[in-house]
Amino acid sequence: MRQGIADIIREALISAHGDGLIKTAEPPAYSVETSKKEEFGDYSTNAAMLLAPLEKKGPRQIAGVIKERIAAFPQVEKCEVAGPGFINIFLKKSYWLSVLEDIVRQGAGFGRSQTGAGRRVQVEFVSANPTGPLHIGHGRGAAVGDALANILKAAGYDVEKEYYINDVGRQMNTLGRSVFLRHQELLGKTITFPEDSYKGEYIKEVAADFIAKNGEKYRDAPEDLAVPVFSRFAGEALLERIRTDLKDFGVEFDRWCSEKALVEKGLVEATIDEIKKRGYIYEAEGALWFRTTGFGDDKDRVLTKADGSRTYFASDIAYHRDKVERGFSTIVDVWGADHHGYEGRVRALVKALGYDDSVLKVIFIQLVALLRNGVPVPMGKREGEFVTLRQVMDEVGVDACRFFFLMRRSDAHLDFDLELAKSQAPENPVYYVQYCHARIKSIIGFAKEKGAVIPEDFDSKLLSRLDQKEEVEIIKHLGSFGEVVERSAAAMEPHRVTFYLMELAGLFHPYYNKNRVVTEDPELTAARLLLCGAVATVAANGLRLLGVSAPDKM
RNA sequence: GCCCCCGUAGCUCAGAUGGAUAGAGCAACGGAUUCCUAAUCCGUGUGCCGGACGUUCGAAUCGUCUCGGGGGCGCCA
Repeated sequence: MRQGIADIIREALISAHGDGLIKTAEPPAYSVETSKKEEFGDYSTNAAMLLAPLEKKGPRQIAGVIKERIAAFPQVEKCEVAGPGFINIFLKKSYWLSVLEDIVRQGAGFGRSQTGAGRRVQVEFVSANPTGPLHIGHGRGAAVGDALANILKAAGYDVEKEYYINDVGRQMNTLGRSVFLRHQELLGKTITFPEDSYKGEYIKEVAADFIAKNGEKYRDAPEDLAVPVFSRFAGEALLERIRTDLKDFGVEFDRWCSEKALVEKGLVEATIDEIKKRGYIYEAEGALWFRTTGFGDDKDRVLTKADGSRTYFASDIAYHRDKVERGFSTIVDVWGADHHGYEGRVRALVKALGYDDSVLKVIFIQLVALLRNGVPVPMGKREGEFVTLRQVMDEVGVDACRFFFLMRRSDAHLDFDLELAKSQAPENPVYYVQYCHARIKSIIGFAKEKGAVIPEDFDSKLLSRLDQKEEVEIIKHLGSFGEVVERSAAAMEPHRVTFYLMELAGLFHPYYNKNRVVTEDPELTAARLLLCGAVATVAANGLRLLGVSAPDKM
């Protein structure tokens, strides 16, 4: 829709140049935006203001010339010059009404576009260590990553979702030892639990599982022999829980990438070798360093510690090299905000390998503050009593949970009130949007009962009955859905779709309250049913992108 | 000390590539249901866009500085 306007303006500029009215042959990068106010028309452009310095004429004078050309297009009702030199374009109502036809014809496909042109994008998210259950912060990352993937797909990108499993290293040892000790305790031994072990209740559950499957044969095993066994067992068990939680949360990955597998395939060695070949490796203080400062990082980074073991970053460079070389046009990392210091070094890696680091996009997920009736719910991972995603989704439901996670920009703090998310009060935005869909379905059901004709074609006579201000306003909003999806994809900001839906519901509910859809007038009824059906379709399409259901009944 | 993010109405937040008189929701108060779902709607008002300077025809948006909040900071992940 907006693109069409941009083309009209472009043609107008070129023809004005052809007739010698303006000197500039190549139009400047003018904006086309939906007008903020009704009196400014449907769309506005700043083209004349940008041309003014080039033409050495007043912007309003130039605007006057272009205006005439734009007004000549058949879709255009009228065209005005306003303010400092804006050109405001008013479209004919018939142009807007055609949006309804598009929606009914395209159905679930309405809002999709080809702007991504099939470019391959990889989104890596959650990637929680398999050392415990997913907590609420992972849930936010899951909702954002999954919705982003949906939105990118809708905008025509070829998307792959991936989960990176940190299944080697010290934390896995700690996990193994923690489970081993708990299992000894369950078998009646007195143990002392070291400070740095995992203390959550789930450790005991995994230990009990272990005993159920393996009996008591490790009861008196020496720790250094037992830990690897328990580590592998616990890692697999916890990863399985994570998969289940995510599946129940509505998130499925295309690929699970194991750090251990990367190490075993020798990719870490190979990556270090390559960087070495490029001359960015040096040894100091007994450690092996990567000179990332040459690529904008603030410090050089250790890859191999003095004790010979590798850092986490060593695996990560192998992982990111692998991702970049898999040929994605963009790789997206969705990280917790506490990792933001990490971006510089990964960016440095990408550049050191000779790639443009614009292939990398990092999205940071800020912390979630869990509230209950406005009072903070205590969270302390250290005490082993952090709130899990499972607890929250079981309490408030997946729909409310996902919607709340997507209600804010991901890099902004989020207050998540459990009671609000559960409430059926009007101030709960999840239901506000879902109810919009359910309500329309109910209206259509009622109309069928009454024997009303559900319209199938779009003759102008029918559409001309949609002549109220509110109706046109709704239609315009429906028409902008595709642009919202495109911009949401381009900016990688899923919350824009959430806001769009709240606005849509905010237009529909008042309309419903003011106007009766099913009336004695069959033509008017048909026209309004058509509009309502379109609203329901777009609401459902938007909710689907967020991974939130669109119920027919509530 | 250095780096990153944030600062917009009482609260929680939107704000497009820099555009016109900066917007929602909530909270507060008052109202609406013989009629398609009241999980809804109608009405009542609030801003030094943290501050200063700069770039620009034009700045909440870009730059520098500054104040306040959060986070990160060589061999943790």
